[in-house]
Amino acid sequence: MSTMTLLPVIDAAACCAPLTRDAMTQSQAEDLAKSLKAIADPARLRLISIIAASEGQEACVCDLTEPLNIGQPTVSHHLRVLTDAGFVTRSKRGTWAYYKLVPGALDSIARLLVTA
Amino acid sequence: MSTMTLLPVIDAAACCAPLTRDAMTQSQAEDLAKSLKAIADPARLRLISIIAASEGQEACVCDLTEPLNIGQPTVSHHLRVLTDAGFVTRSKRGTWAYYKLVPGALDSIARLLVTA
DNA sequence: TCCTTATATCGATGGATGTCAATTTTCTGT
DNA sequence: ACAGAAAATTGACATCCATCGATATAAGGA
Repeated sequence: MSTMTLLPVIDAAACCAPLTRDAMTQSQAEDLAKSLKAIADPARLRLISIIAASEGQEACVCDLTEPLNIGQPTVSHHLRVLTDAGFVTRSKRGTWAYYKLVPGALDSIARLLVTA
Repeated sequence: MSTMTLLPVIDAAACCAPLTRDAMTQSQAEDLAKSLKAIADPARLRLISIIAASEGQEACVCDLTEPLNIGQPTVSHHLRVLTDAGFVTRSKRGTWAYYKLVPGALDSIARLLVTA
């Protein structure tokens, strides 16, 4: 049904100073927590890792299903979570779906965690 | 019972290159996921945030219970998760317990997320 | 020694989440 | 139009997790 239930990472990160500068509000904390939850999973971290190491930081689903030891529907599920969270984008070419890393998305999160 | 069920963040991060440099192994992904899960919660992010903004990056539990809108046992639970994950340390002085940010812990995680 | 305050632990519960098998959708060739 | 491949969706299930109330532990003061 609805894609995009989450605030894109970039937006979530654009607003505010590093975590350790000042106390966060509840909604800031909720936004960041959602982004972190999206990557706080072994399968999704490996997906990101493989995509990032690929040519043009883009990879076909067909190349993502085998290396992880999980079924195709589960891979599809994880890619959806990453897409909804704004870490990757999807583009379909022919029968194949390609997922590409959103430039700067991970860095936005990293910046928020860095000690001032 | 057992404190320290998790790999301290520092150790987990010391080993390896950024996420996006090369494909992660399953166990690397599991370790990083555990660290990320520990901070992927609004209450815990706010706890870290308040502690980090305090004098000496250290705060008493008594100052942490009120600002969050959750009960004292829940705060205690979250602090335990953060402690087990290696983001904070606990020291008891008199009746009070003080939690202190582990210097560099958040930065270790941030470094792993940064795009090469 | 009691009482009070501060913090941790225990047990239970409702909700979120990762995974799978089965099915559907979408696209390509023939 | 049909067959086949690639990927997404659905529904179910088991586990995990945040939260709470009640209780336990620990330390200080009267």
